[in-house]
Amino acid sequence: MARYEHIAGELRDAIIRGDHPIGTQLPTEAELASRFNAARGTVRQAVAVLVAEGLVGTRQGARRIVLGSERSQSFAELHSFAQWARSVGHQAGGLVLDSHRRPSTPSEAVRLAITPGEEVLVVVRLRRLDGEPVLVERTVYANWIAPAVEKLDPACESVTQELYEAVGLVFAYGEHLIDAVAAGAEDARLLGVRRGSPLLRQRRTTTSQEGRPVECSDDRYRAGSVTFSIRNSTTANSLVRRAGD
Amino acid sequence: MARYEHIAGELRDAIIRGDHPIGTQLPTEAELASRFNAARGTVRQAVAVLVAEGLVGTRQGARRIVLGSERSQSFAELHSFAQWARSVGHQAGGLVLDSHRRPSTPSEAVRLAITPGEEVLVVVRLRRLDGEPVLVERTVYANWIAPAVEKLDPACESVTQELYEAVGLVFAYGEHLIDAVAAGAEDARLLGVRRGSPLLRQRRTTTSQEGRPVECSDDRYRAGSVTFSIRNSTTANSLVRRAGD
DNA sequence: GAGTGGTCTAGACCACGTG
DNA sequence: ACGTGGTCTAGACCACTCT
Repeated sequence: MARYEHIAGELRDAIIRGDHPIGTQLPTEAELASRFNAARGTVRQAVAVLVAEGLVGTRQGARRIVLGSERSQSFAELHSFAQWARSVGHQAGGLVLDSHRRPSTPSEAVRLAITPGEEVLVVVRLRRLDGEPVLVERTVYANWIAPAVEKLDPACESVTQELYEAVGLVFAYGEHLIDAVAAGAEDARLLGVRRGSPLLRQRRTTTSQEGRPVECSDDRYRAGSVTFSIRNSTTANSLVRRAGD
Repeated sequence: MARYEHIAGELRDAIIRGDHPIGTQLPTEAELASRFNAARGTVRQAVAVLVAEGLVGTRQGARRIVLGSERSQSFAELHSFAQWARSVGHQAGGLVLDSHRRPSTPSEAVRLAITPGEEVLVVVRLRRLDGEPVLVERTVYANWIAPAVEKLDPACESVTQELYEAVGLVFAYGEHLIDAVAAGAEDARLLGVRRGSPLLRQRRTTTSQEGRPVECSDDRYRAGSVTFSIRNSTTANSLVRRAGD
């Protein structure tokens, strides 16, 4: 593990443990540098991690402040329903309801960086959390990964993990659009709610390590089952609000 | 402007302009360093900005890749409805429907870091976008800022800006919980939708520069009016999914 | 093996905040 | 005025990717 990661971990643990309660000041860079016997730059790199996580706030000239004490989750836990469920102590389940190929629509072609009309694989999955149905996933896979997806067990718990083990595919970047929609007839039937009741919708496009788009998906969560949480600041921010489309 | 900010700006403009299309490689650090006549560390700092914005992906040993070309918005545009509206070319409106003081609930006291039962100011606002009602804000202000809030014009367009001009208050950090809920009777009446129809709910707590909580709010957007957008990666991520509460 | 990004150091100077 | 964080430099070495 890199030196700055170790220091960041120590500081994060100390904050979570309550050694630095919310609202108090963190030690100075000079003090941390001598405590960990590292150069100032390394300490700054460590603190930058905590700032990016939203745990610590920073302003030039003033001591750094503790803003929060919850551990934020990793990309993997955001991307993979199963990995997220495991990390919060729940059991994920899944079942493929439909899987077929068809030509891509123009908007899918743009998102997957393929030529319009090129064939794609559409998979509809119902995902459960501790047995309760909470999520309908309608995922569109680019043609080059479709064969690997079709070979997966329909009841496969973690698609992400299986694809990694099967073909070494690593998901690395994601873009997510979040809004609310009314449940359609199929959504309502699958999730056990009334038609027109509120669902939290997450449309996402995921890209491999090499920057190649792999899939785009329309995921709909039953209201009350999942909440997205974002921390941001004047200096670190990855959230955008957009006009309806 | 700092040197690295200038370099980051040049690179961002070049990406947006299409000089570096999505999926292509960025120049190497050495090349950028000589082009901008800066040290490698400074170039790295510049590129780190773009990585945090989700515009560029990076892996050790491989050239950096362009992932996106949309400018991401600032904290101010996330926090302030009026500033966001202006930045996307729309006109924001607002009207205070109710404003009264009452003792804080235990959960409000925790979020605002005050003692339970201490008085707070509750303000209900209806916000419009180009004349259309799109958002009901129910905001709870800590006692120490309440007098300044009560002095504001009820039809005030930007609360954030007015509070800055009146008392120099700067909002700097935010935590946001996003989910979907059904419209209650009051929500439905104000937003002009049916009861039970889907709303996008954003619960937020905002903190001043000094790390002092200022307000917490329950904001409900009419479905279709607003979408939240997040970019994340294995190395930079500020979004968390949480189990329902 | 050559190229490229990731980590770390050591020191200098500047900008801001606080007392 | 002093303490603190922000910026910048220059150079070294390592880890990984690509061909």
